[in-house]
Amino acid sequence: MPYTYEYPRPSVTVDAAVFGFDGAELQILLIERALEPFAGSWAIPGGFVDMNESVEAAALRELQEETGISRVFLEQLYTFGEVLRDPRGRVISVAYYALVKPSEHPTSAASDARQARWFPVSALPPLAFDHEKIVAVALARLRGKVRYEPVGFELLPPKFTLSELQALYEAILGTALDKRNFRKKILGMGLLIALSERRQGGQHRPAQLFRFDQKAYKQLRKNGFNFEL
Amino acid sequence: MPYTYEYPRPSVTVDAAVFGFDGAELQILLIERALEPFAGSWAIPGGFVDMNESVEAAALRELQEETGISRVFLEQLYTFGEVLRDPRGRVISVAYYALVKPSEHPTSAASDARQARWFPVSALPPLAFDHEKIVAVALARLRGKVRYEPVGFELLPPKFTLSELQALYEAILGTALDKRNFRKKILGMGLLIALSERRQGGQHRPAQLFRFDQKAYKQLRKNGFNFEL
DNA sequence: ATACTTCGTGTAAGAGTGACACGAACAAAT
DNA sequence: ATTTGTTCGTGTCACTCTTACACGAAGTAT
Repeated sequence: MPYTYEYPRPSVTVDAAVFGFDGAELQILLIERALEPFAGSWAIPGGFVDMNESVEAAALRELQEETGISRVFLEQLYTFGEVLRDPRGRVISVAYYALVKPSEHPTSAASDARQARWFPVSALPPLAFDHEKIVAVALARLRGKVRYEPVGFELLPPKFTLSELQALYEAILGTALDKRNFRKKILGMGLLIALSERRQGGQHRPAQLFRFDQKAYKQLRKNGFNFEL
Repeated sequence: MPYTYEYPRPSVTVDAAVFGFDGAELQILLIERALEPFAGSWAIPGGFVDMNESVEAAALRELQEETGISRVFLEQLYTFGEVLRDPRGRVISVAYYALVKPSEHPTSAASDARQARWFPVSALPPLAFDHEKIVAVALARLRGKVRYEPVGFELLPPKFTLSELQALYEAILGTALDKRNFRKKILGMGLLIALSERRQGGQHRPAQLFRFDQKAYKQLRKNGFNFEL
C-alpha cells in the first residue's frame, strides 16, 4: 500500500467566485479575511472541506457562512493543485463559480470573514492566495458559457426587460450587441414568456417584462437544442 | 482555526480516462486492479496524490506507472467529491482525460495494475468505484471539445490521411459526416500541411498524407479563430 | 484487360448572420 | 396642452455559411 493514514496528505478547500450584476457592471463578491494567512486581504469565499460533506456541499456551506448567500447557481470550475499555492502547507482547492440574483444579495458576513462586498470585475483589489488566477479562470468560463447556454438569467431578477438582459450580456461579454438582432435571437429561442406587466417607475417609455421559461428550457435542452448566443 | 492537522481530512486521488483510436473505434485504456478494493476489477488508471507533486504531475506519474504512457495530451476534467464514492474512506478524485497517439500505446503495466488493455467505448466492462460516471463525463467532454477545438490530432499518428481524420471524428461524434464538406471545412482552417507522400500499403488508391500544423494552430488560436467542427 | 475500391473534387439551394433607422410610447417640464 | 427628451419596439436586405448531392480518376488484385 503506497499510501496510508500515517503519511501526510494534502488538505482540500473549496473556493467560489460569485458573480452578480448591478444593472451596469458585472460584479464579484469578495470577503475581507479575518484570519491569517492574508488577514485583512480580500479573497473569494471558501474554506476547508469537512469529512462528511461532499465538495459541492462544502462550497454551499462556505458561501452561506461567509456571505449569507443560500440559493445560487453553482458549478464546478477547476481544481487548483499546485504544491505551493497556500502558505499553510499543501492545500488543493476545488474552485466553483456561482451566479446570484439581485434578490439574493448577501445580507451578512460572518465566520472568518470581516465583511463581504461586491466589486466590479474591472476594478478588483489585490487578492489573497492564487485567487486572482481563479477569478480569471472563472471569468473566462462565464464568458464562454454565456454564449452557448442561457445562464444569464441566474443574474437577473425573476422579471426583467429585454434591455436589461441585453445590458447583462454586454457586461459579461464586454462587447456591444445590436438591439434588433439580440431580440430576434433571444425571442427566437422560445425561452422567454412575455408577462402582461411593464416595468414601472422608469423615467420613460415602460418596457415589456419577461420571465425565463424554465420548463421550455429543460425540454429544449433535452432535445439538444442549440442556445448559441 | 476550524481545521487543523488533528482532524481527519479527505484524501485526494487522480484518475485519468485515456482515449485512443484504432482506426475504426474510439477506445479507452483500462487497468485490471491488483489491490483491494476492487481487486480484479477494471478501472481507469489513477492513484493518490503525493505531498510534493502537483495534482497534474500526479496524474502523469500514475499514467506512467500503471500503463507506461509518458507523452500525452492531458486536461483536467472534473473533481468528484461525493462522500461515499470510495469504500476506503473519504477520497476526493480529481479526474483527467488524456488523448494518446497510436505510437504511444502502452507498453507495460506495473505498479498496482495487473494489466492494461484497450476497450472500445461501446463495449466497456463494469468498472470499479464511480469510474463509469467519470468515463461518461470524459466522453461527453471529448465530444463537446472536438467540435470546437482541433484536439483530434492528438489521437492520430503524426502523418495521416483526411479519410483517417474523418473516421476519427465520426467515431468520436457517433455520426456520419459528409466527405466533401468535411474536407472543405478542415482544409479551410489552414491547420493541415499536405506532405509530398502518400499512404503506402493500402489495397487501393493511395491517399495524400497530411500533418497537423502546430505553429499555425497557436497563431490562429491567439487571434481568437473559431475552430468549430 | 477487367473488376473493385478508395481518392478527390464543385455547385446550387436554403438558412442564418449581421448591418442598419425611425416612429411610438411615456414622463417631465413649461 | 404642447414640447422635449429618452427608451421601446420593430423589418429588410446583402452576404456568408451550411448542407445536400455524384462521378471520374487513381490505384490494387486477379
